[in-house]
Amino acid sequence: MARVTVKDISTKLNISLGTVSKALSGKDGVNIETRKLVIETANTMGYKVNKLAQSLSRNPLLVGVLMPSAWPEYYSFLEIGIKDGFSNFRDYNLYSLFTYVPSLFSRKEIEKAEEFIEQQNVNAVIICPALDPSYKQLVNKLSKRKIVTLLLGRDIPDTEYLACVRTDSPVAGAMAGEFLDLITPPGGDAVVLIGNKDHLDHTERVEGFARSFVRKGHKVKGVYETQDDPELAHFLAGKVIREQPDLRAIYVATGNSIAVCRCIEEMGLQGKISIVATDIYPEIRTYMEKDIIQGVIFQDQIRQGENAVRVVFDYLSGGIIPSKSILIQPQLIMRSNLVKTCGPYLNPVTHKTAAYPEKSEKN
Amino acid sequence: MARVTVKDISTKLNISLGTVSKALSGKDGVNIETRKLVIETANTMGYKVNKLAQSLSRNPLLVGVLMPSAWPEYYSFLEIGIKDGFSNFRDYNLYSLFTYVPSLFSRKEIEKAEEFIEQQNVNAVIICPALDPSYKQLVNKLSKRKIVTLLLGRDIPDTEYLACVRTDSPVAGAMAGEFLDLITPPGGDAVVLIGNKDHLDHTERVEGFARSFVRKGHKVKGVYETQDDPELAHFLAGKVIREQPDLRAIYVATGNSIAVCRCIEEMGLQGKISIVATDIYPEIRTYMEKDIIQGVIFQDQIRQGENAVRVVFDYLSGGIIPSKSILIQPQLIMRSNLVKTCGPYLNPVTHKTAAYPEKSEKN
DNA sequence: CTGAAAGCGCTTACAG
DNA sequence: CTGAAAGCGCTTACAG
Repeated sequence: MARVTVKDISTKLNISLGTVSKALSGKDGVNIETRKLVIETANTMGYKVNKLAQSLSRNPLLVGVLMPSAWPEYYSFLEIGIKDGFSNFRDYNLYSLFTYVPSLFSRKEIEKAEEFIEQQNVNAVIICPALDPSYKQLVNKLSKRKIVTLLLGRDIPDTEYLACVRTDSPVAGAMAGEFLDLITPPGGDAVVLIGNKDHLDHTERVEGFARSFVRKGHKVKGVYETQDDPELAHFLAGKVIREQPDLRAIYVATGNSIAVCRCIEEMGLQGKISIVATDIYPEIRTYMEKDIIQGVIFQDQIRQGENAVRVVFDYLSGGIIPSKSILIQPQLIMRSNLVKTCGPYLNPVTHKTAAYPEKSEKN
Repeated sequence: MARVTVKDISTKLNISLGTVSKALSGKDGVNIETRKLVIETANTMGYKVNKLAQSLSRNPLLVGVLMPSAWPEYYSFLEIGIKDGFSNFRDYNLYSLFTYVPSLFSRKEIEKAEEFIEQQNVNAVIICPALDPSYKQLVNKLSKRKIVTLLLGRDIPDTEYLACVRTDSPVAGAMAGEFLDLITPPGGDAVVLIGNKDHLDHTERVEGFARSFVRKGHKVKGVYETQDDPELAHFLAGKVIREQPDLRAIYVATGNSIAVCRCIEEMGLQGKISIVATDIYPEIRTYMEKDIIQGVIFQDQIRQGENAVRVVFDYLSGGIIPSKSILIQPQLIMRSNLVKTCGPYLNPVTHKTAAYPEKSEKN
């Protein structure tokens, strides 16, 4: 009935509470033999630490967060997720310190933010990298200084970090491919629009797509880079449609789906060409209702953010080492589940630009 | 920086800690004026109770769970979810007491279980009702005795309870309809197989389906009851296929999809008739790979169970009154996301029949 | 290296 | 109705 506590262990072993605690939590100042004995006894007695009591008594934990304040259609949902994550741990003596980088490409700003983080003596940092290469340098620097780092939303290959939380992009691509394969009549072709061919996330999507868009003589007729530029996306969509008479499907694997939809609408092709988009924006709803978008690959940024905080907390407070790659499974959204499943993402983003470089916050 | 505590309130108001606590938590033995003052001050000071400290100090909470041990393909996942839910609250001084009813239709057993629950002096009960009408009587009795009740998995109309956690079945039906509508060629018809026409969940699915399976001249050619009997489902599938030459789609809105798939396979109709199934079983994987099932409406029972525990806990510990109907959004599963999204459901169920009528458990 | 004590923020018998 | 004290299960300076 009663649960095993440090006290039980300490009386059984005739050792003080404090020593048992230190032995169990890996703090030093404990004889190696004593420690071994304590740990062994704890195991045989079935001891499990009470995280509540632990959080209540230990010193506060501080986690820094670094993210762009630009492109709020994407990042603000990661931000909401992170904040939700921290508020899940509101009572756990866990504090956060947000730092925003105004632009997606601004080396100087990132460096300033970095300095700031280092001054604050944080226990860990959550970083939402943009494409700029200075993020790679940042992570390298942090890892050199032994600052625990978690990447959120995007991976940075060849760097050292605790873990990266992001979408399972091969699955995302494969879902798009399988779905478009099913709804496209025999002989119809597809193209893929991605942001940048050099980026892991994007190429994984393309490969996943190519693998599953294969039946009924379907072919992938090209992969085009939009550079995440809506005008370019609009232009490219028009171009491929004009040049490829058998085009029946477009997979927009990046955030430019709205521009592509506008193009389809302007050309009066709704119902002739199917679109699978990525990520939810308020306009998605309209285009689904107009039957221009048939499906959306939803990669719940809020959930990703919550997970990131959980992983960092578990590591910091319990020493739990996560898998280096934590892949959040995407969902296929259609008209019938859009509103109920993606509610928060359908409201227009009203982003109050955060004070730079610091926004201290506590839970 | 520092968070507001009961102590802050008590010193500010020159009242003892205990009184502040009692005033805030609604316990009696506090002058109405004092209470008002305390609550008001707490609000203006921005006080939020620390649930950790609260859980650590209050008396334990005991929640009874009543569920069938039959049909483990379904109920065992609710059970896992509930157990996961309790383990999420492992440190919160929350205990569970499981009671299993061996059969899905056994009035006597349910009554025995009920007696047992009442003896135990639980703070609340989670019930996973089967179809038998005695569950309705049970809920009525519990509500008369003011025992907090939460329904999980299935609703029981016209009864009193705290909340019901279940699938959003209109959305489930609509997703099936929209998906089959998209992948079925013009002129193809569909039928729906459900368990029982009298049950809310099932009729909601049918209506949702009918609303969205409407384009390209598609028609719903019938709704048939399988009585959740695989042999009947197999028989009915064969019958409708033979009788309806234009049948191209079947929505199996209940748990008998495997029997239907077998029928399709035996008749050599894979690729000619599309199937959307409900719920994940290990065999689903094979039939997806054989291209007999194109989609599955996944109604994550584990998540439902976790939610149920959370809702009960929030009510018991924080007085948070939930929405009466907590609808979990289903997901559309295809081949490409089956394994990663539904992993636990693909392992064969090895159900150790629980001791009856009690299995006391603590966290 | 080890122990005794204080403290985290709350609740709960118990006494007044 | 109100207060003082003990206690939930831990950790952490501090003293020895």
